Amino acid sequence: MKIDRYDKRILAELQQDGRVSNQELAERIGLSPSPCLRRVRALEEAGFIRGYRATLDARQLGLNLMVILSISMDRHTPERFERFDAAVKDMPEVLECLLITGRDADYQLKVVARDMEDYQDFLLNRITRLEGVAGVHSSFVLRRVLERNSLPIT
Amino acid sequence: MKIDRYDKRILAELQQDGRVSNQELAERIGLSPSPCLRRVRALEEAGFIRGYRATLDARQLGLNLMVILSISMDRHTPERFERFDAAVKDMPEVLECLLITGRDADYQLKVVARDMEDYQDFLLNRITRLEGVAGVHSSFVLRRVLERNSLPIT
DNA sequence: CTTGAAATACATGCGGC
DNA sequence: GCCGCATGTATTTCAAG
Repeated sequence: MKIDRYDKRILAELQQDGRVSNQELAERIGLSPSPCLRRVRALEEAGFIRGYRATLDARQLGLNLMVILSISMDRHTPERFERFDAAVKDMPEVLECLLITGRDADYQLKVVARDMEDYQDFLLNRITRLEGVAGVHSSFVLRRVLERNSLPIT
Repeated sequence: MKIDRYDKRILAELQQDGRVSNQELAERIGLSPSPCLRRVRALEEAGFIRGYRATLDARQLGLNLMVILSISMDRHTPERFERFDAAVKDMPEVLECLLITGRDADYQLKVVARDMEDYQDFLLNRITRLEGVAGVHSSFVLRRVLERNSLPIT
């Protein structure tokens, strides 16, 4: 599917304000409400828009710790990875799990915790007990310099 | 500010569907519309809700590459960090920039690119030319095992 | 794509509990 | 504090140009 400059502006606007009304969105991009809504629906249908969500504040929720957890696996068999994947999906503290290239790690997880005690508990009782986990390394987030909520639209 | 179980349910619902109407939200959490809207406004005001956004699909936008870029700085002076911070904020390809603990890296950036050529250009012409950048290491994302869009609400 | 109109759904405020 | 209703507004949706 091909998108034009109007679609791009729609995506850019919705990325910044997901609750904007169709009327105002149309006004901002310079179109009347009808075609604007049609485009939005088409973009949703085509999968450009994956969903709409409220962004919450981790601090306010008492999640004071954010950790980048690197994990290396002992044996690289498909079953090991599948079981690991399934396990982390059941852990709400894990915000993101990426399978990455690199000699020192296979997985990189972004984890939140209330405090060091909770994180220690999570690491020792839930992660290191998973089958196949050979090594772990925790990098603590000192500061979130930039957290862009939007993708570049070219 | 203290939140009760209704507020938590509101946050959980809005995290999953940021465009839900107040009426339906009220129905889902088991409250009537009036107090529900009052709570939503209060949660926004108190900073629990940081905003509402559409989540877009990187693949559909032609961003086929995601890279975890680790950067170490040569001198750890405040000015260096400030200038670096400002520089990455002007780079739309950088989705996230974290200052982290660890001996091998100071910053960790999450970057998207259309392809390897674009990434190479970004890395060589924009990152390594920044003042203070001593070393870089790119880890390519093979697969996004989990990308949770929601924080755990306890 | 635009305009305009009709029907629907919505947010919001108020009195009562 | 919550509920339910009333009211005015915003929104979607459709048809015609």
